[in-house]
Amino acid sequence: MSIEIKISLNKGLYKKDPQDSKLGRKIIQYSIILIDKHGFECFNFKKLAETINSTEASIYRYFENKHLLLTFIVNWYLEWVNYLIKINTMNVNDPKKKLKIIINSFVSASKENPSVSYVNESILHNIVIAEAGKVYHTKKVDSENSKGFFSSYKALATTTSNVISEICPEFKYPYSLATNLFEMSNNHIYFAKHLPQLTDISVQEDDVNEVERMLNYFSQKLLYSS
Amino acid sequence: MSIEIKISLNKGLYKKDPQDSKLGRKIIQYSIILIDKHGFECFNFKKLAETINSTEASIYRYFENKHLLLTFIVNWYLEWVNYLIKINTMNVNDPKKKLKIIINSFVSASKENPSVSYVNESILHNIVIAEAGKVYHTKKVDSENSKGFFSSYKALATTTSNVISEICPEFKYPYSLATNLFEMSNNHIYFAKHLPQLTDISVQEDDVNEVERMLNYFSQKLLYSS
DNA sequence: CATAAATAATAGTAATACTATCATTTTGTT
DNA sequence: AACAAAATGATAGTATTACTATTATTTATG
Repeated sequence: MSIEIKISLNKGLYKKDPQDSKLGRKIIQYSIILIDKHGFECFNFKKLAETINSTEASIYRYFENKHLLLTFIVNWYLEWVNYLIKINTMNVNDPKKKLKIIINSFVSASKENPSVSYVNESILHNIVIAEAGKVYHTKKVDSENSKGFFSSYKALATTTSNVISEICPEFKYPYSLATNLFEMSNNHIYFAKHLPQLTDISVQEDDVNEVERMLNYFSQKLLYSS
Repeated sequence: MSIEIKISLNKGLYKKDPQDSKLGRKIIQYSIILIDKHGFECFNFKKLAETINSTEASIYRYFENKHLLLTFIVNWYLEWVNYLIKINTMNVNDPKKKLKIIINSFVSASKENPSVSYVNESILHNIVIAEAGKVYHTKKVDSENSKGFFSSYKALATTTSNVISEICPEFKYPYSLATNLFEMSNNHIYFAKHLPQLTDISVQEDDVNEVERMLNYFSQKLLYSS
């Protein structure tokens, strides 16, 4: 027996919700694997179709193009992290503890439950680390924003920023710090793996402990020192 | 009479140094304009060739592909910022003042001299803000890193990190803070323009003062409070 | 078991990212 | 000014990508 969560996402992201059919779930499952393996630029619907023994035309019935597919899975991840944060902070009163839980979710939500059978959250986290910026660094950002394609990121920023303001109501930059913690988490995990001269931390065998410590240190210094 | 600086960049980035010929400089000049105008994804050598009344083949004699051209111009920008920082901090002794100069260069170097005739530094800054992440978020990052394609970013990080360590020798994350200040500068200028719900600051008519204040506040809190 | 819905198979188009070849122009040298 | 060498332009061509359209087949549902 297993419980499956279904994450509901902006309907403009897909032509047909991939979570509702077997083929759709296969598309999600293997697009995650292929994007991680070859990188977003080299990923295309033809390769994906071959991998899942389907056709390009069938995949195009779910997603208009690969950019919207990426947007979909990144949003899926963000909704999932936001959901985990909600559950894990539900009975916690101390906002400082809440922020620690949030930071822990940023660096390693993918090691937690509950998992969704067709999504490898750990691989998806790697995609978020390496490719998520491409979702909103596009000339269509304004029109996509107006369609609500980035609402999951905003939700996560709001959740985090509320906790920050609970800790320190007079802190002037709660949203900036929220997004910065998330971006910094992704950047420094990436830097540690690929551009180690750009960071002080190191990540050994997916142990992101040092990143977590750094983010806790930064937020503590900014929010509750002196 | 005018003084032209020539920035020397890693030779693997180009097949023929575009700074050394009229056509090469036109390629740089108009690639900056076109990438800013249409975004990197929609930019291609055919459009560029048409714009400068040349041919695709001729552009391919300078750059292997558009990704290396982007890498070239982003590195050019980073070298130029690093050069400005060096000049502007040369006779400054107080490391806190130096860091302020660095932060000011991150947010608005493009408003300063000296300018290079064929490079619009202000537009180039917009490209760095919107597209620079794509330079190293690719599957080729490790092989390109080993060829030294990211040395300009490293140089900037080192310059900044040295000043940070001067201010606070026991601070554990000088490189992380250095790169974070740079990334944060770009991110929040971008957010302010396109995704305002992700930041607390606003940018009116290219006035990046609020971003600068935020970065100064963050670094001050991290490095010299209590 | 009939019918609709979903998917597969196939084909085709326009654009992109190149490479190759040869003609012409520009540049530097004597 | 004459000439060679280098740079650029003109043209053509290929493989891949990002789609769209049409029809056939399979699968799900009442």
